Amino acid sequence: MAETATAVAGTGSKSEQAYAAVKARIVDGTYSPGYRLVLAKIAEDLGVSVVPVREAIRRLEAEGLVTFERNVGATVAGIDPTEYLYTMQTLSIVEGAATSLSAPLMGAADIARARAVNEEMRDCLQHFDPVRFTRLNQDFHSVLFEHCPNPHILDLVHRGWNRLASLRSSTFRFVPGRAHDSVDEHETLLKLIETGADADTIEKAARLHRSATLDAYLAQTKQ
Amino acid sequence: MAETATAVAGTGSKSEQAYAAVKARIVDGTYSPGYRLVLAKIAEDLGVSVVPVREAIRRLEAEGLVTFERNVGATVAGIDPTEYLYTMQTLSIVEGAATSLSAPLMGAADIARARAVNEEMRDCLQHFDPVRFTRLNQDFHSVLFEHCPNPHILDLVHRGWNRLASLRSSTFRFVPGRAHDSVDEHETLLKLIETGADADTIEKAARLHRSATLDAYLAQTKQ
DNA sequence: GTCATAGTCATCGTATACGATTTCGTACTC
DNA sequence: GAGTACGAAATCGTATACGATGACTATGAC
Repeated sequence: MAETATAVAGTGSKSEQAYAAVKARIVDGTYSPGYRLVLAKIAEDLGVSVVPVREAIRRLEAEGLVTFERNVGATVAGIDPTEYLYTMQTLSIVEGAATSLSAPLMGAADIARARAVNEEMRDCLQHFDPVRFTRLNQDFHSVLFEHCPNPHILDLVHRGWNRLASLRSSTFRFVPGRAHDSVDEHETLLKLIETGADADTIEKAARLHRSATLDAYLAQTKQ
Repeated sequence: MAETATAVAGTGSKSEQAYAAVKARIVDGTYSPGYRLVLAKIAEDLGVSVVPVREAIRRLEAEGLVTFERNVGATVAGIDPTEYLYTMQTLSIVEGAATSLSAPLMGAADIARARAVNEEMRDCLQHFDPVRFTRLNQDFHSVLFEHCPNPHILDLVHRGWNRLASLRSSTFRFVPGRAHDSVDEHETLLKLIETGADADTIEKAARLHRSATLDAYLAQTKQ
């Protein structure tokens, strides 16, 4: 019963465990947006007292994954369309920067790996599986920005992705047509990196890639 | 004795009070970088128990204002030169974005206000006071980015400034020569906004303005 | 029938208490 | 005299307990 909790327990600090466990459940969708996070319940599930859970929730709040209201409680942060827009815009900026900073540090092996992932995505277009596609999409971009030498920026990128992760299948479920373009843009981006394009060009391309996804979503919902 | 704490007490939640109080003391320099934040001591100063203080520290940790080590304690986050570099670079990116997004929403009154602040800075160049100059500098940039319609980006900008605030007098104390150029760049930036330059141009200008400050600092320390 | 009010329940907020861990000082040995 | 081991003090980590707050429900008056 408490197995799932035990599985995460490595760190030692219960506060840390609680943080990891709750975050995992939010990201993997067990706790979907709007879900009411009752401290005592979570504490019981994890086999700890409420104090470490409170701290964990507080940290998640600071990251924007949960919202908190005094004397009322915490809920998993929603996917309010406006919020989605803000998050995507922010991510386009920080991810663009991370990718351009990361690019010159990428080796041939990294590019090959990214390309392999992208080809997998292309295959995936046939019998389209939004969830798998989204996971591959994240893998692809991870390869691109993970070498970013500035840990602050990298952290911001991760936070942005986590925010979006609560959407489970992301935009591609709503705008399947976008997936095809996305794969092509990935290849373009890889070519730019490969040929050592200047930082500004890469940054713009990465930023536009994400903006295009956002635009596709907006066009879809507006009609 | 507990007057300072009481003065902040408006919010109601002790956790919130503790957060505000500690943050204020870090930003205003009472707790300087490296200062050891002992939970029990802070709790006593504020007239609360340690639990709310822990939560406050946790939030400050998530914001990067304090560092925390398990079973050891919290210290005010340092100004390690590397960290300074990362923070400035990150800020150049998010502040550039915030400024460019904010620009089209600024009215003539806002621009006039910014220009007034900048003229004050120019006056300040005579009998140079780094602390005052830095405060004016923040005021100036606040006017520029405060209209940013994306709250996430705005939040990131604020966090960046808070990080730097622990340096009290900022770069200008170390590189006084930079102050003069800075004022000129401010005027250039205002002209761009006034004439409705496109977003990309404004973003680049704002970003470069900050990068130049960073470069001046690096040149100074390297020699 | 609807609105206001009182009372109860669920949940949060904080204090206190105690066990766990680290750090530092001291004494002992080689 | 230097290094190591032991022990005490300081501090953190977590559990438990209780008071406070907000949401919900039922009852009564108009």
